[in-house]
Amino acid sequence: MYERKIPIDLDCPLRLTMSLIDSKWKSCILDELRYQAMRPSELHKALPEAAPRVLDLQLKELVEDGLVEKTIFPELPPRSEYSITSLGMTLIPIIDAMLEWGKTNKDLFERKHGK
Amino acid sequence: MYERKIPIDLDCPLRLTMSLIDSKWKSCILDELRYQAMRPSELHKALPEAAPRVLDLQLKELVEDGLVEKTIFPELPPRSEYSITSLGMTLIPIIDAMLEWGKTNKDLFERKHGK
DNA sequence: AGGTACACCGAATAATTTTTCTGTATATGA
DNA sequence: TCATATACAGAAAAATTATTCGGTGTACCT
Repeated sequence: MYERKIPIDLDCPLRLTMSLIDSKWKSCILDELRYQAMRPSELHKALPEAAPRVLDLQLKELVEDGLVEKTIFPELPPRSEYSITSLGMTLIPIIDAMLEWGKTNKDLFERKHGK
Repeated sequence: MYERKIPIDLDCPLRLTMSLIDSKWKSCILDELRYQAMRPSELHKALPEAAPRVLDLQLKELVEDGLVEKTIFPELPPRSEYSITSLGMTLIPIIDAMLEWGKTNKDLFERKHGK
């Protein structure tokens, strides 16, 4: 696990919230899990641009933060499932607002490439 | 200027919105500018943890994205001022929602260090 | 003249995050 | 038996972002 050298001031409510969702795929994951639980492989199909390993790592953090819950079925071959928690659900209005903002303003940023 | 090698899919409204505000200080800057325009030095006093150079760079991107506006006063020594645009203002509800979420749930994350 | 403050910027470095690569183990279907 | 799929994870590499350092030029105050 990576050990931060420059701590983030989590007493700032804005930075706290941001720190939970601002990595590349977390908001997408929450958006996918909002309606149904998904297995890692399903999530990867839903977000093909994200490598399985990446989803794996970000899911683990989401679980640590209590936004997502993991269920392991004691089967072979292994099966597991991730679902959003009630705490995670409370972030959905924020995700929705960002989705809405993006839809409304997409024309303004049609040129932009990577960034 | 840095040239991205892995482009971000800005057709995804969520990722588009995220890409505008998910760098370390942007949401804080927008939050500071929401009520009054500020000079770079004032902004640095308001956000002492952010080095002036960092604010400088992020302000430049915010201006490029049309979320912030820069006014240069033709004086010596130089004076300039940054203010939020009406487009930037439309992000404030999202910032507010994140602030609110952070305040509501700060107890749950009291332990967390950096991350 | 010397110290300070202002805004700004290029470039190097450091920090962090993301991605890729490789390997574990088991079961299923061809 | 061989290829495939499942979930998972360590470690290295690459990509991206943040920070530091040094320098520009002007004016103000002492």
